[in-house]
Amino acid sequence: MLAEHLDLSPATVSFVLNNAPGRSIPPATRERVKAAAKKFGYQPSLIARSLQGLKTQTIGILLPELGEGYHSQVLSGAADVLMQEGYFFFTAHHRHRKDLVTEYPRLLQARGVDGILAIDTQLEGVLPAPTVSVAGHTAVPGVTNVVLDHHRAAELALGHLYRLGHRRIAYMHGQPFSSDSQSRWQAIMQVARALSLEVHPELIIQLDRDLNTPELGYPGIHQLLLRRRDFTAVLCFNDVSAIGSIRALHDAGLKVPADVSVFGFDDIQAASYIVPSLTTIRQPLQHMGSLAASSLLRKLAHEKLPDIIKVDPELVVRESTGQARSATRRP
Amino acid sequence: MLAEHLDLSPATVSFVLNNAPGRSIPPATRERVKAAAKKFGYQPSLIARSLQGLKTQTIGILLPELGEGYHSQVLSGAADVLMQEGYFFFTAHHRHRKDLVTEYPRLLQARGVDGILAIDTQLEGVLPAPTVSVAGHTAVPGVTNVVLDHHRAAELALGHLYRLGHRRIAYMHGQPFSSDSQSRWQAIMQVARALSLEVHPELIIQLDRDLNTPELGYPGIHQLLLRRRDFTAVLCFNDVSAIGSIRALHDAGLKVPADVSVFGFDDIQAASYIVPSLTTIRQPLQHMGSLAASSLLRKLAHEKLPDIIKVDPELVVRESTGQARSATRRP
DNA sequence: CGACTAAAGACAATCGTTTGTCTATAAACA
DNA sequence: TGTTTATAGACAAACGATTGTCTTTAGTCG
Repeated sequence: MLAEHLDLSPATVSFVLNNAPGRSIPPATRERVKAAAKKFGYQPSLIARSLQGLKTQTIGILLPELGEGYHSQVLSGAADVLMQEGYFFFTAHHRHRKDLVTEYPRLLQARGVDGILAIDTQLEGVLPAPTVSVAGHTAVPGVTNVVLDHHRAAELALGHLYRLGHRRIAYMHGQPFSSDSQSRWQAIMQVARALSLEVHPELIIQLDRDLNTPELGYPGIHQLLLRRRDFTAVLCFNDVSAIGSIRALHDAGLKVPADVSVFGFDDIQAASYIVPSLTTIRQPLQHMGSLAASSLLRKLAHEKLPDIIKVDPELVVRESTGQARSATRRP
Repeated sequence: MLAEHLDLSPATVSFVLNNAPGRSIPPATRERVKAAAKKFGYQPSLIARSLQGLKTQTIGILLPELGEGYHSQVLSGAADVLMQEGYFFFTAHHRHRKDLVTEYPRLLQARGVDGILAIDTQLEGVLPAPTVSVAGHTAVPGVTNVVLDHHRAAELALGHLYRLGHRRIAYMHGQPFSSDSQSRWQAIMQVARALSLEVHPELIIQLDRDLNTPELGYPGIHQLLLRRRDFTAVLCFNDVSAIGSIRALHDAGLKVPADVSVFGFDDIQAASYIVPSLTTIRQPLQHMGSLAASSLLRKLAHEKLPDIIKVDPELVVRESTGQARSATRRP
């Protein structure tokens, strides 16, 4: 390409452009090559380069869904780091479909990715490239996992409600396919016990729908309210379901937080928009993304990494929680 | 790889796996190869394949930002189509930085993309691959542009407010770097004229901050309210700024929509969460994304495409707009 | 039985780089 | 002047597929 125009061998061009060590090239030639490269906007084909088994500066990102919400935030944080470091990345979304989760890593490898970043994805088997996951539930050998410190999150959430005097609290249990569901639940149970807070089975709401709208949380609270109103707070699975819960409470004539406090999880963008704004636990999603990305890059540089990197959540107190009402109406 | 294990030439393997026409391979061998391919999970290297000048089944997507909001929705729609059709894609976000917008197409080409999809990106110059853009403002030769029918959108928005009796309306003019700003504004002016609706310069708010939070809209309305309150509606640049506007109005003691109607644009997810929920124009963002993606794929198949594909907006009436109050308080 | 033909698959060039080895040319030394 | 040694760059072999051409073998026909 460039080589023949300059009447040099492609090898020489390669040496100059890559500043290959141990090669003697006179400055004059160097300049000639560089000038021509700039002039023609020469861009060495990564395709050809990676055929040599070299690094492609390309990462594959596995996530359940593109669009608004949780995953996009993590993606955004990861993307910033990757682009910053001169990496490009594929995003492959699998909607939690097992076959795709299995297939994509292979397809990504065929495209020559140096590493894989998995967000909220139930990985399994052996990955064809160095991998770091975010909020991966299962422990996969060799895969570093960036996770929220769920125990700390539960402490912050329940502690906040406890201090406000709440004793009868309704809980939401996340959908089984959401990888955070189980660990979050376990942490809540642990902390409840530590606080000697009784968890009433009749106040547990099990989510099951695969939704990302407030509709997720509405029916559970709606149903619960038909049966009983003897709780002073709801600890929701996430902000989206919390917003739905507020609606349901509102539609049932209850005021938030005067009658019932609502506690979210995630601190999505809308959490601060709505009225009342949501008290919630912020997962530092962007940070988790960038942390995962930089960890992956370090892994590619053959650094040793721990199996688990825990990230601290943050309590964000807004308007949706308040002092527990003292008089509890019975149904 | 596979070839030597089977004791065949790589050529033969290639023929079988690609079902190459005009080659005679006995069924026995065919099966042998296929079985081995399945057994080893053989995945032909796209890298090597594309070095032949073949298609890579890879698209590069250019957008300003990853994360929540506008662009992610379009991306999501495009991604669905692309993955469906067996394409993978790079996403490159440029934060409207000119140098990156110029550089990325070249870098994407070096990675062998078959085509480029540009979302809300100010393209310029000659693109190194077939390109389709979404909400691209400038017309670039050879680039098909998927855009909202801004005139129709303005008709829906102003028509709605007009029918509710609003005559003194405050307007927001988007930031200069947002590619929709100008065309949206022009359409509004046109439609206002058609409705004989006077646009009062003192009621025009110019946005300038590069924000994606309600803070975008708050200060403009706040300032305006300090000067005058003789308007009955605000036509916001987008939902995010509309949410900020509602806050500002609320903080100033005005009720939405009783005192002032607020009209958004985009129909982001939070538009239906907040109270009052937003009346807005829905851009079929996902649809625009998938339309752009499928158009790009058709372009890659050498179909002729129009320069512009217009997409119809949809009026979503919710709670934030209502009958104009008849008595207009003067400041 | 010999000539022709079709089938089955090997061989080799190619894509655009990288990188190890080798060869000219020129400079330096004895 | 003849020998050594550094320098500048060419040469060629990879990388893993695709694809045009060529060879071998076996079968068919007259």
